[in-house]
Amino acid sequence: MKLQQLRYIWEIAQHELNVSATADSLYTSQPGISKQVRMLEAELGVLIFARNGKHLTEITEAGKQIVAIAGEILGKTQDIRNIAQDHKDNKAGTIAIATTHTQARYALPSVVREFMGHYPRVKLNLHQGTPTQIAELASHGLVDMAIATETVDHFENLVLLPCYEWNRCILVPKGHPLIELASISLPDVAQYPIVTYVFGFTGRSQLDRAFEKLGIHPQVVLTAVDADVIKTYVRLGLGVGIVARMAYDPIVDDDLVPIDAEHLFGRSVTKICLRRDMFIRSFIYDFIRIFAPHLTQDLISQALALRERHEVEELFKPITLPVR
Amino acid sequence: MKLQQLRYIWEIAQHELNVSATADSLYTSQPGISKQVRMLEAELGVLIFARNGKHLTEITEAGKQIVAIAGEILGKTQDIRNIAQDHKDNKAGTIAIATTHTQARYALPSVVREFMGHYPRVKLNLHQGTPTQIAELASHGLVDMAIATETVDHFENLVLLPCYEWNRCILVPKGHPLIELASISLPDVAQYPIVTYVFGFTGRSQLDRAFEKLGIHPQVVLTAVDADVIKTYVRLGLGVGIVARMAYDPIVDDDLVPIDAEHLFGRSVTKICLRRDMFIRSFIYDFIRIFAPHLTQDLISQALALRERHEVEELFKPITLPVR
DNA sequence: GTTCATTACGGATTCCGTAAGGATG
DNA sequence: CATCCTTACGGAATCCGTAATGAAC
Repeated sequence: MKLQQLRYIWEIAQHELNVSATADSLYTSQPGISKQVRMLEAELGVLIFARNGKHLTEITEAGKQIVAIAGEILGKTQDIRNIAQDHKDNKAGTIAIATTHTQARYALPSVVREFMGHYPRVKLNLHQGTPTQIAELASHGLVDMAIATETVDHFENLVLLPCYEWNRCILVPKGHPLIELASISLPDVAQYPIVTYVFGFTGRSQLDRAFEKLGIHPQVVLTAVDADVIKTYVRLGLGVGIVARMAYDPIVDDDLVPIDAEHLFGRSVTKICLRRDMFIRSFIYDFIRIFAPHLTQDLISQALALRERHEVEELFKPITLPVR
Repeated sequence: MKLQQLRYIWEIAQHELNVSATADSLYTSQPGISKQVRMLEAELGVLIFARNGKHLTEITEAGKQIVAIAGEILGKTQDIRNIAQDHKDNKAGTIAIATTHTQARYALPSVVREFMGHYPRVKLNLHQGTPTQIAELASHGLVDMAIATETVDHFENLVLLPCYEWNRCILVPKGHPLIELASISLPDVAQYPIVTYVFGFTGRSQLDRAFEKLGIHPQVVLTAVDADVIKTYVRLGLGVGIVARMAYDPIVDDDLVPIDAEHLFGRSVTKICLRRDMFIRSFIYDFIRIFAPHLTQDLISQALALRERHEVEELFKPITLPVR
């Protein structure tokens, strides 16, 4: 058994059992991979992949278990490399973050700027994706952390660290009738067509629940992944926008009027998702501290040591989160 | 980074940093190991072992963390082999058990006999040692399970499964004054010299606590690792023996008289210690089931999934253990 | 003087790429 | 016929054991 063989079967499983594509992605030859896989199967005495003639069709029962453990092993080899680099030079390396548009566009820029000032020799990789995609990236160890608002409960090996609470606001063009109201209510909002996030993004589900609770079914005429698109169509008069408050910029967006909506939808919580058992380099602790100052190294270590999610929630109960 | 390099640094750490001894134990040459270690260090860019001239003196800070992860990786490679063999032939393989004299001599023989009847092609390795030694073996993945009575709380990665409760008895030669008493008490026992287990063995600490509670300091004139030695010296009239009840054999020991002592010392619990995260082959589940029928595969899986020891204890609270 | 790790070197093995072969859809 | 995996083969790199070197206790 060799680490490379484990790498190969893992990558094949990640490439829909296409060995040629796997070879391309690993910059090596396809026969080389094929051979190593067969040698591993011969050594273990079981088939990892089921074949139909010369095509890999599916992963065998044993293969599923073996590939899963191979993934854990590969993650740990990366941990070893990270430990070594951290001892060699804890000011250099790579930090890979997966996040959604809202975080990348509005929450992270100032954090990234400060971080890069402290660590000019750390390379930052930022991956944008859907909440499910970024949780998968974190879960598989392809990024160091995910930052998201929507719940990612399906991934058992991720620990969720609450970072800050945020509010929504209603965005309307200047002169819109909603601005005149002394106090805005959900039925008021629902009178107008709505422009907001796609389901699954930036706390959209919490927004739906608020309407659902009152039995109101607003007319959502446009959904987008990011607030910039939403604002564009609010400007066109397509409807009333509902976005995260941090997405409103008083200078750039001075042709729009924000109306606070905390009392309508409640606050949402943005969280950092860390893979349990991963080795966390010192500058990653620092990045988290810049993003959420209450997340000290001690607190994170404690949270990672806990097995049950509700225990993590207990741990954070006494902590007051900043509000944006 | 290669698996063999990880194997080497792990084994060196297990052999007091003696590379020559490590080479012998791995049936390979010492320069080969030395070279691979240096190559790994070169690749990672950190020293794993600190050297004084040409002697390895200690493990560096980075080395400690790296060796620990190397151990986890090696354990997982063994899991892969076990998975493969289990799918190939779940009636053949190896089962390695570490245990103490009392279990090996009195509790396990009947279990082993039945197990070997079911699985004639499974090779059984039984390692005897002190409770600490056997817990270490299990913790490091060198055996599949440890069976012990004394607590092994220091090993965080072991899960303790209670198997059965057992009582002690007082062993005296025929005609001893203690036999005449209608009801025996601790002060009665303490009037005579005591022959019992060495500290750390077979529930010895629980025995000490019982005396301590009453402020009695019995005169322990001989301590032994096993009941056979204890019985020998009781026969010689050296003192009164206190042993596990299962160590008394009515036929072989018909020159001795057992006096039940449950009311004096309470019951002790024998436990199976399993490494969390290990892959458990089907015949190992069967072995455990023969030893402790209430430990079903489901129950064991549940226990292994729990992180906190007190949660495991909660899980077993409703279960009535057999008494021996 | 013994123990011990490192360096040097040669033989055997392993690895990996290119090229050809054969099966699938 | 295009895609895809397997086999075959040759060159390069790696691994491993023996022998020699030198430092530590």
